[in-house]
Amino acid sequence: MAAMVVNRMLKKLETPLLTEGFSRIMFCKDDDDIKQAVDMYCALGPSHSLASGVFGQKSKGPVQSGITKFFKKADTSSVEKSSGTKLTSSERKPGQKNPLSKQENLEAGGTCSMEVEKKLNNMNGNEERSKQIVPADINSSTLAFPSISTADFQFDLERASDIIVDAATEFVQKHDNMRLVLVDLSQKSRILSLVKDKAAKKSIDSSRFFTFVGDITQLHSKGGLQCNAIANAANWRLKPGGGGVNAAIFNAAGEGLQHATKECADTLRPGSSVTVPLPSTSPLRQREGVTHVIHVLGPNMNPMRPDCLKNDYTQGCKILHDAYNSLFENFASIFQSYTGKQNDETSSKKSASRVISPTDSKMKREDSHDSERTKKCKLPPPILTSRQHQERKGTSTLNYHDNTMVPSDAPSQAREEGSKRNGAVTNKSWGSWAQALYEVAMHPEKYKNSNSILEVSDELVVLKDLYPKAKKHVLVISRTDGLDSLADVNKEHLSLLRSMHSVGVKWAQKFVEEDASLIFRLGYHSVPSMRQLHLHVISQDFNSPGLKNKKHWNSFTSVFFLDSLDVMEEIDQHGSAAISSDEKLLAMELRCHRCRSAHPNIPKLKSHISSCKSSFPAHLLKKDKLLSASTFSMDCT
DNA sequence: GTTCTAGAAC
DNA sequence: GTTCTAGAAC
Repeated sequence: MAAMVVNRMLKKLETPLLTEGFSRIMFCKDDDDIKQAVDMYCALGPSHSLASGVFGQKSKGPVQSGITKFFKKADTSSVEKSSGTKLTSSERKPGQKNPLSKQENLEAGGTCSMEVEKKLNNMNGNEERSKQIVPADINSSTLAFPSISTADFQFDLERASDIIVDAATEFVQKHDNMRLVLVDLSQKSRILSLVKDKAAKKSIDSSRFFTFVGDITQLHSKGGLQCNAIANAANWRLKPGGGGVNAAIFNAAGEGLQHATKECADTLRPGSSVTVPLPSTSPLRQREGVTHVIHVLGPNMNPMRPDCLKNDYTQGCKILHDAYNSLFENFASIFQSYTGKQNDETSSKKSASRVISPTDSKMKREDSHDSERTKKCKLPPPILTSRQHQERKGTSTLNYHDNTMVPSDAPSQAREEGSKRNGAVTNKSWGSWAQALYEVAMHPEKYKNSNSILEVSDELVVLKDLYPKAKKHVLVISRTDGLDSLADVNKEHLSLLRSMHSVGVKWAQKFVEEDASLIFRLGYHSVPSMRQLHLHVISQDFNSPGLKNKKHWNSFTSVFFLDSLDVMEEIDQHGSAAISSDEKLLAMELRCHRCRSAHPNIPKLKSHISSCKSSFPAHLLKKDKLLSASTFSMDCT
């Protein structure tokens, strides 16, 4: 969020607003101001807080100069070694000793002095976060939940931890393809360590139930933990605010969660829970891949809060147990109703059978742009789940023609239809320039002499990317006619995806054998520009004249790029891939894919990545998402 | 997907 | 004056 705001400040000379989710904004006019602010934040202890509001704004003048100055500083080779306060990660010379360990460096951003960075990390316990080992389990649905009633409601931690472990044990025994993760913000969380110890004593399967330190609203993006649902420690009125997990989740999920919640329930009684599907527009869904929030209310032991049980733990324990049971069962039923329907229904309806939020179907496009967009054949609508894509595809065939006739001021129903047609994946919605891969897939023999075709089988074609974005960049193209992008993929295509993946791995291995310094990632673009499903096999040097702009960069280094392994897992689990198709992703600021430092433009970014030796973000180090010499040598031995 | 180019940023 | 980006055309 902050990065996006900084990006906007750069571009539009706009200052940030409190309404964007910041609790405090400080304007600094010079280096001294900055140092003062940084010192103040560094001196904060866990129990301290600063008044919220806007401080230090003298005038509404442009903010550009300060940022420009920063980037200039970051770019100069004369490194200020004195205090280290202005030493940014992008200033480090390749050979220069990095005082931070690799792990600590993971989150290093160019906009933050290392000293501050380290202190902030210490404060949050972030440095430990990336070291957490998450059991890999590609066949499980995951629920992340906070400890219920132990914060504001002051429930005894010992008793609470017993109840959590009991309820989780019971659940895990009953459901073999679901996992539960207890989440807390702090590394020092007592409830986490209590639960951890008790779970270990009960020898409960630690791949099915474990604890995790992190922000429950950023488990995937910051912690590399993909969860299908998260639980919210809600209040009885199911309203945002109050602080803690409830405020954080409502904030992170955006307004859509309030509306969606209202559709499901008005209030909640202690010991119960309610499942709310997240709208597809929710950042929590787009960024973190969370599809459901389950609100749960536990017993209250705090005399300052409503319905206090006045230390009646007989009653309290029962209610807390009920709360967890209700939460877990609600989680299970999301998954079960889905698989149940999947088995019953015919293939065409399969993907729509997952619970879809009430707001999903009401989703609107920006009104006036629709006819424009249609004329220009711009693709596709900004945010779609693959399910919606398929739904749209299904309805669109009925009235496909004369789509340019929909006037911009037509009733919303007509506009809706117009945009549906527009979202449909048909020949017409792909520009002529977008057909190249389709042609290759349908008639590879025609291109045999071009020397860019590496392999052809009945199922797929392997092609050197015509405009490679890295030293080695090839495409594994499916030859299935009509399978244009990930949005069209369902369970029937799983074996095709596996073939494409293994062929991709094979080529990566071949390239690594030729040049052991190469590291590969395999993945799909959420919303490809070229028709015909294709898997990118791309080396992570990104050293190529073909990589020219922000869109290129972000399409391979943001969550817009979906790892092949994740895609196969999602298809297997849910029958569709969680597509991150927010257009903003491609317009994000330029950040190094390894150390995450920010850079003002493509040339400077390229110069940085040519020498950045930081380790890759934690989520890529898990599984086999990065294929390097060590991956393959391990395979051989 | 790329190319071209106006105009902003430097 | 040169570098760089972003939007339109294809």
